[in-house]
Amino acid sequence: MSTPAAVHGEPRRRGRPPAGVAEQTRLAVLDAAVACFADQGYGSTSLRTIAERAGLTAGSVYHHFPSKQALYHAAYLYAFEVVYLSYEDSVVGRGSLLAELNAMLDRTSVIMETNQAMVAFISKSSAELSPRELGPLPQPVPWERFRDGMVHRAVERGELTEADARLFQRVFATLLWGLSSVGLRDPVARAECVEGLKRLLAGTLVAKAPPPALHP
Amino acid sequence: MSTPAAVHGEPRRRGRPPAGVAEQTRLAVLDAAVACFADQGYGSTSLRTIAERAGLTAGSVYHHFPSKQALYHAAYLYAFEVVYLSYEDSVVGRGSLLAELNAMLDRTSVIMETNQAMVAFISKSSAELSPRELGPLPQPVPWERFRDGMVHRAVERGELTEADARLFQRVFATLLWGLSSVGLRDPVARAECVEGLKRLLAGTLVAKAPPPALHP
Amino acid sequence: MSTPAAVHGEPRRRGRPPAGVAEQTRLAVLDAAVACFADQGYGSTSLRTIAERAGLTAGSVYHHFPSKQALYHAAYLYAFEVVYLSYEDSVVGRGSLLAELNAMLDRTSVIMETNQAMVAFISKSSAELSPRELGPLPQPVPWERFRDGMVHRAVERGELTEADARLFQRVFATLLWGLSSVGLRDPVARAECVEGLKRLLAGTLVAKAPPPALHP
Amino acid sequence: MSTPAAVHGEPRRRGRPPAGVAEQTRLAVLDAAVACFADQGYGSTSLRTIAERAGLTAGSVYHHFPSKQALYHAAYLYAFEVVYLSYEDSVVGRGSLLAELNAMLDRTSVIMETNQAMVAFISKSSAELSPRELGPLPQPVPWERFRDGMVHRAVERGELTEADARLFQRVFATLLWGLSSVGLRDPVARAECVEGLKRLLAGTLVAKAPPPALHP
DNA sequence: CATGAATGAGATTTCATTCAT
DNA sequence: GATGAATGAAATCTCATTCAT
Repeated sequence: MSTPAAVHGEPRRRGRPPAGVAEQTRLAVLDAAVACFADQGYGSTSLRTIAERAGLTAGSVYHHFPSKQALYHAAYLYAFEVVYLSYEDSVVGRGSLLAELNAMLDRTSVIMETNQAMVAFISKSSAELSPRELGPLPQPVPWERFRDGMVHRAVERGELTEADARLFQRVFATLLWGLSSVGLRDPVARAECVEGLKRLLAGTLVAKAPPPALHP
Repeated sequence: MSTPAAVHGEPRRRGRPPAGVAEQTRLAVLDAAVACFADQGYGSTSLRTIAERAGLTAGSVYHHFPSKQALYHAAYLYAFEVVYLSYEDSVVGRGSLLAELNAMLDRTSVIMETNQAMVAFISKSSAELSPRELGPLPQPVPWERFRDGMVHRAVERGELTEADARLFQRVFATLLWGLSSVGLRDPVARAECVEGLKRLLAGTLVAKAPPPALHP
Repeated sequence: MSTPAAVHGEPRRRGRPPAGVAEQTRLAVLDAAVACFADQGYGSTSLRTIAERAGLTAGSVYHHFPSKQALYHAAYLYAFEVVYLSYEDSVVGRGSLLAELNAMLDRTSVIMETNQAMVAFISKSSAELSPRELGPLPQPVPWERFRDGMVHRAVERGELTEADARLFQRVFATLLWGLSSVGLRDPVARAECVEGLKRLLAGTLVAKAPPPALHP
Repeated sequence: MSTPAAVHGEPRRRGRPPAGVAEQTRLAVLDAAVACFADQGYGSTSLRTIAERAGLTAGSVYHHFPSKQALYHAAYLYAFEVVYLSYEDSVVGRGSLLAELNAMLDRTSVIMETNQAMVAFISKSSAELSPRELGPLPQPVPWERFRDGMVHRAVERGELTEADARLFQRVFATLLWGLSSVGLRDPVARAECVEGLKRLLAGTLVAKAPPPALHP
């Protein structure tokens, strides 16, 4: 847990420098920060807590990040990168939007199990971005790339009209964000959520035409 | 903002205010708490900020709530009650699950406009409930009542099998929570979200059977 | 406990006015103050605690005493009066200094049992009189009258030389104050203390002439 | 006094002080704590006052002691150790109980002169140990060792019967505690106290057999 | 006479941050 | 690169006190 590893245990693909000791410490701090921020929120997390979880003292954190805010920003980018690389990986080679969505939902289950803190952090971050104390957060590029790629492919495949693309983007975000709120803590809830969303997307959850019966 | 002003404009005086004012003050504090907690999260919100927004001094808040934590709990119950009474109201008299869902989505738009802070607070609260700092939060009864009522009626109408009821509960939560994450700040996003979700529920967003066309 | 009664249940002798309701409340507050100050010290006792113990609210205390400090002063005079009236009573009619001392020690046992709080308060007060926060405390007249009376009678009887009178005053104070420190909480310690002091005064505790044996 | 100054005069600088200084700071805080607690009692002493007297800021005290209560406990152990080491030293080599008591009384005078604050602190502490605010205080081992040693030697020498040993312990405590209450502030009172107690112990203060004269 | 809402000052404690070692 | 003593600001909370009701 304190030596960062990619979501799936595979060696990190995009070239990170061959990790000297300093780099390892940096990653340990980032992991600790993600976990703490996810658990308690920005304001309630102290640098001392993060530092201790990473195995150093508060003062030492300043050798790696110039301020608590900067550490939050770095953790933010870090978490998005780790999680969405895994998502990108999960949809490779699927032939349809529905297949991609299903694969992604399955992967969500896995990520939530193995990287709970990162998902929780990301989920919380969207609410936390009050610029009053955090300053403007950078756009989470990996998430946008993943989302846009999926939409783009669906349009190319003809599963989505250009006009609907934007709508779908929103719905997609809604589902993912909702899922990380609802399915995060409880594995049962998580499984039911994923199953339910699959059925919803497949159109087999809600009866389209309710028995148009006699209703006073 | 920084000079405390009474809820109704005048500076507070010494001595006992006339009967009934105390309750008004309590509500003012609750409203301020909801707004501040929603904006900055529990840990980053100071009682001084809340008190000033409500027009009193920090110490006075302790006449109405015994601790910051207790204030959070009270605000939590308060927000759920206000929001879900509105939701209950929105689905009265609709004849089908889809109709109820559509009405509820429309009402969401309205609530998000007029009670942004309450929705934001509720949305955040689900992530915030780390018992380390907040203690165990009470069950949000109004939300559960609303959700269960909707499911119950759908089952009675035959739109949902008993077996699917649980799945639908989860999906329903996911959509609502996702919506409050994604559509909260930006009215355009909000509108697109609502529209997209309606289409998703109606089954007209994602093409069920992608043209199994010629794909190299 | 909250309706003040003289140490021995006898009706108070020196004329207090026939106690209207206000006077009763005043005494209840004084009793509560003595108990609280004795228990926690001046700085750690809050007016609210005292008021609650007396059955009213903090604000009401100000109808009877103009400030916390003034309440402390009043409690100080009150406790000394109650306790030393009882002491005066205990030595009436004894024929010798030793007899008076023995009677007084016995009475101490009784008072500590029935009026523990008052004794504790008096005992603590001698340390508490830092004028920084309490202002100058009035001389505790009842104590001085009791002490001086006892010495005066002893001198008249020829048990104490004029020259030793002052020394005896000091010793007397030392014994009484020591006793309230050591024997206050534990009844066994109290009994042993009283017994030991009697023996010390009688000259039968410490062997005067240690076996003048062969000591290199 | 209100501008923090280091123990040795200079204002404290940022950054880590050279080794060994930390221990000095700790002792400075303990000394300041003893002085302040003795002067004003636990509840009325603020950490800010203590810190300023020790030459640092209130927050810095928390590097050395985790809470005000813990600081009190540490000061308690510290004061007992300092004072009773001095007492132990004073009775070394005396040949009789009376000689030891006299030596101890003389030493009391000296200690009260040079370490007034410590004696006052110890004296107050016995009244202050209301566990409501201070938690359970540790046993003051140095005091018990001193007391028990003295009694033990007296019994061995045959000056005290086994049966009287317990009584003497109590009397001894009473005298010492009384002395620190009565003789603390005023040097004249102190001298008279010591002198009087010596006479009392020697049996030459109170006339044993009062002229059994004619008493109406 | 008593209440209780409110104030404003101050208490304890936490914490981001600095910097000599 | 890491430590840990120290700062100074701010946070939560308490409390003596006031005063309209």
